[in-house]
Amino acid sequence: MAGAAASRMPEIRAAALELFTLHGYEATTMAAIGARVGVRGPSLYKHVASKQELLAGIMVATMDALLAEHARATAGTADPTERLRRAVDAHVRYHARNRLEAFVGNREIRSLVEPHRSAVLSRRAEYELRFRTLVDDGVAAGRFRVSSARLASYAILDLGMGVAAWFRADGELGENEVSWQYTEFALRLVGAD
Amino acid sequence: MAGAAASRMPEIRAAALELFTLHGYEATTMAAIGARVGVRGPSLYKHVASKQELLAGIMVATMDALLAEHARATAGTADPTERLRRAVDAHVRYHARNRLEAFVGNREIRSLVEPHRSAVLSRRAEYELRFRTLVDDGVAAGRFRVSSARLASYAILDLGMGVAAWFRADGELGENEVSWQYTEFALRLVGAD
DNA sequence: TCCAGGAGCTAATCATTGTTAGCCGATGGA
DNA sequence: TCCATCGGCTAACAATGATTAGCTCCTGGA
Repeated sequence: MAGAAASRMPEIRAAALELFTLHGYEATTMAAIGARVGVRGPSLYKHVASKQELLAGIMVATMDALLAEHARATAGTADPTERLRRAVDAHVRYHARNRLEAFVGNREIRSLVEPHRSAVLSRRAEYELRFRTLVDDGVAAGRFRVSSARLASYAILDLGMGVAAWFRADGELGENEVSWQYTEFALRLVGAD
Repeated sequence: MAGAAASRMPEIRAAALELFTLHGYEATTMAAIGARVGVRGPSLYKHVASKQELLAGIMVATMDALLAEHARATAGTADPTERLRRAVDAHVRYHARNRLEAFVGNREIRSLVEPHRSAVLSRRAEYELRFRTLVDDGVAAGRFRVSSARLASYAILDLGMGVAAWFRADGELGENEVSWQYTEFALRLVGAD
């Protein structure tokens, strides 16, 4: 039954993700994760190598997805303002749609052991660098006005993390409004024309 | 020796703060905190009621300090732009100067048990409300242009948290530069004139 | 000089947890 | 029909770690 086995993993991962978000990695027990999928703690080891692998799998996949979204979003145009707009839109939407992943991805780096830790950190650095480059390009083209592209990119990234922290799909602000507003914030922030 | 006893507490609190920041509350052991002040784990109980009290003390004090800074900063003027500028300046500087406190204050809420949790959350809500009010006032006075004061205040608060996450006193960007830049970011973000 | 209390230590308690071992029922292909 | 494998279960292991108990040493005031 390779099919059934495969169908159990997403369920387990989702359960772990929710609990990691709610209580943190350290405070989440394998028994609790098992309970969410109707199974005892030890039974999880039929599907997962360890609790750490579970976390690592979630985090690495999250960063890869984020990088992929970014690439897709910025692929279509060369205009600095439009590129930044699309990148921020993708950034915010990802953090709104996948708030648990993004939340855990940001907060649990310290719970990761090597080599997963480095794997995630290097992807994060790459992601930040891409935003910084977008800002730099805009400045070079005379379209943005910022003193420090680094600070601006940090600020934009932090906005996304904020979204992951408070966004709720059933909240009064929908994904579109938030994305629109935050994109506007980011463009204002870099002094886009 | 009440004097000597009192002098040990700040040391212990500082050690706990560093470790909570580095590894998180759950992953920090009383033995590790003790080691930082040259003492065995159990000896800490001569000074502290529990690990939880240690965390609660740090977090409540942090929020109170932040609220006090905010009040001091905004006390001097009635001009919306200037009030927001000063509030953001205080916000950013606090997060830069007390990055460990701010970092732990933001991230370890889930490790707090009642009634400390509510105590911290209500202070946080109060702090956010003050920023939202500043934005609302500016909009009402026709000085700011934002669609959602709530989103704007969230964004501004998130910027501060970001600072606490990456700021380093010995980094290439000093407190003044960061404060200046971020204040600018915030004013641009709300569309200040 | 004497003693109370402060502050540290080790040993012990008690609970929790990740993980492994070994067992068992269902199931689906041969 | 029969058996291998999947996937679950309980029991057991081995750490770990917060907290308590009880002892000891030092110090400063009387």
